[in-house]
Order: sequence, then structure tokens, then C-alpha cells
Amino acid sequence: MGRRKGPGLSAAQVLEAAVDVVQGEGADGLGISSVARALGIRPASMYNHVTSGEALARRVADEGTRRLVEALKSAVRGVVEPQEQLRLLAHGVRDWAVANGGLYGLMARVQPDYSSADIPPVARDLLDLFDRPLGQLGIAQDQRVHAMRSLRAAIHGFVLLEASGQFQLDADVAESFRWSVESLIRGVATAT
Amino acid sequence: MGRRKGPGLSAAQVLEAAVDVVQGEGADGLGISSVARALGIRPASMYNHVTSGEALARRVADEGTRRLVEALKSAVRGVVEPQEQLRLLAHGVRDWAVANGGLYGLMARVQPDYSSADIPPVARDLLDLFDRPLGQLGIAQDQRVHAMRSLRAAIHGFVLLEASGQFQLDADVAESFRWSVESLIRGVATAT
DNA sequence: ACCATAAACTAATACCATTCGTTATTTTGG
DNA sequence: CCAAAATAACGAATGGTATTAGTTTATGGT
Repeated sequence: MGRRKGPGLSAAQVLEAAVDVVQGEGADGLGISSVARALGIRPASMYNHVTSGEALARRVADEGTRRLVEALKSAVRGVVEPQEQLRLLAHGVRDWAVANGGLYGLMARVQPDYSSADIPPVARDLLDLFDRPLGQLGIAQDQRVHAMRSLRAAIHGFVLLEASGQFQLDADVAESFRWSVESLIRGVATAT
Repeated sequence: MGRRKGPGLSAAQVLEAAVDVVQGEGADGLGISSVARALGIRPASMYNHVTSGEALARRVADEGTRRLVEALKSAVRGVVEPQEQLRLLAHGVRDWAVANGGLYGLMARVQPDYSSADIPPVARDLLDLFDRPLGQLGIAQDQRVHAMRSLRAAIHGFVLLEASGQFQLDADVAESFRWSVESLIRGVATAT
């Protein structure tokens, strides 16, 4: 058959289709074939745009991180009180994850491939979002990395356990999250 | 060919082989074919032992939970101080997850299928392990579910972020975990 | 207008899960 | 003790996936 008329697919179009697949079918539904189907091309043609299925998943996950960081930035814009910033960040992650379950699930599976030497800007931004309020809270520089990891981990774990239905008891999950965030902030704020 | 001589494979043998595959090749390596290979039978014969690949994964994940709960039980055996129990539980989960990465990764993906009505004994045991020290700390009954979820989530999230290499900064991860656990215990212990 | 490149195609390979029908062994009930 | 039933293996077939190789054709630059 050869090439069809009109300009070929742009990287952005491929990424958009892949994101749509993930949002619609979940992280498991992402693959060379499903995205090819969504684009109306044959699976083999996908290799003109990505080098492998794994690379495709990595790109979509990176796009998810970009979107999450954007959502968090606008969530804390204009807020000055550090504890309130942390609260907004925590709830911002959970809200985004609930609204973008497929994407968040993919981001959790795919591990970044960048060597620990150079941290990409988007990851830097994510770190800074948490680092700033922690600094304003008076957490010493060398403790902040521990505090950041603690907060990220706690929020991440909560979202994943919630998404995979592992909170069995019939207590309000939203209330549990509020409780958890307040407890975390208390714990971090009282660090030496 | 028909059946081979001798007794057929027991459910325990199939499970053992599946666990070995997961431990050796990771959660992604688990499948009808890989376990059949490990057992020396053809993939089609696997369906005499499991109903589907998904069911196989669920069984292995359940076995993982059983083993984790056993490890935690023996970790806190004889310890009376509640904060020390929580510390041991947290570090017990992380240590087990590090030592059984494939199994823990699988447990994180597979969501249990039991209806929220009847909670299996092993899940009950896991809840109780955390519930007891929280009660001894004086956390009110109606707050304990929130506290339990917070602790589980924080530990779970830390382990997953660590396993997927998302802690980029070159600070000591073990030190971060210790810091996180102390912060969590402080936060929970000061709950109203 | 020409040519190189980009981007689609077809075809082929190699996995994987699953189902079906068949066969041989083991177990069980009369 | 033997025949019938249940069990557990098989081969073959179907349909899904990722991937590679070679081919064709439209587009964009010189």
C-alpha cells in the first residue's frame, strides 16, 4: 500500500492517542496494537514513531508526570502558608490520581530510565513543590530529602491502596486521607 | 500421549513453582507458560490446575500475603511496647519487600477479589497486627482505622517508590525510611 | 523535476493465553 | 477384583501480542 496522503502522524498525535487509550482502558490496555488501532494504522507502523512498547509506556508515563506537576503547581499558586501548601499538594495528588486513574497506575509501574546523574526538569519541579514549604517550615536542609520522601511515599501508597481496592473496612476513605495528611504534617513539622 | 505415570501435580507444587518464577523473573515473568515450563508440562495442561492466568496471579499474591503476615508476626513476637511494635512492623514490611521483591510487586498489582463482606483470615491478621499497638497507644476505636490506613499506605508507598527507583537524590534510602517511620509514629501518637 | 526521507504497508517470526478433543493413568464403587 | 469415572497429561488450533524486514508511496527540499 505504501504511505497514505497527507502529513504523517506527529509525535504529539501518537502521544495523545496513547494517553486516551490508557485513560479509557487502563494501564493494562496500553500497547503497540491498541494505540495503532486508535490511530487507524497497522501495528508495524507504530515503529515509525516509537522504538518499542516499553518506550511507548515510558513516554506516556512521563506525560502523566508532566500533567500531574502542572495540576499541583496551579493548586498551590498564591498560597503562602507552608502547612496549607503541603495539604493542598497532598490532596492535589490524590484528586488528580482519582481523576486520572489509568495514567497514575501506569506511572506507578513504569520506572524512569534516566540515570540518577541528570534529573529531568519535570522531576526537579516536583521535588521543588514539596521542598519549598518544608524549608519554610524550618526543616533543616539535610532533613528535607527525608521529609519529601516520606510525604511522597505516604500519598503514593494511599492512592495505590485506594485504587486497588485494598481498604476493605467500610470507613470513609476520604476521611482517612484527611486524617493521614494531618498526621503526616504533624509528624513532619515536629522533626528536629 | 495421555497422562504420565505417578500422581499428578498437587496444588502446592504448582503454587511453589509459580512463586519461584515470580521470585526469579519478577512479577512480569509470571504466566501460564512460564510456570508450565518450570513444572515441565505443556501450557495447556496448566488449565487442569488453574482456571486462568489471572487466577494464577491471584493465588500467588495471596500466598505472598500469607508469607508477609507470618514474617510480621514473628517480628513482633514478645514485644510489648506499642511504639516499638509499630517500628518493627514498618521495618518488617520493608525488609520483607526488599527480600521478596517479585512477590511484593505482584501483590501490589493484583487486587483481591473477595467481596468486602467477608474478609479472609489472613487480611484480618494483617489488620490486627497494626490495630493492637494502636489501641495500646490510646488511639480511639473510631480513629484506628484511619491510623492503620495511614501507616500501611506510608510503608507501602515507600517500598514501591524505592523498588521502582524513584528516589533519585543520593541520600541514604534506609535513613529516609527510619526518618519516615519515626515521623509517622510521632504523627499518629499525637492524634486526638 | 528530482531525489531522499518519512511513514505507511504486507509478510513473517515468535511469543503468549486459551479451548477442544484425545489418551493414558489413577482412583473408586460395586 | 474389575469396570467405570475422574484426573492429568497431550497435540493441534485459534486469536491475540510485539517485533523485524523488506516494499511502496507521498511529501519536502534542492
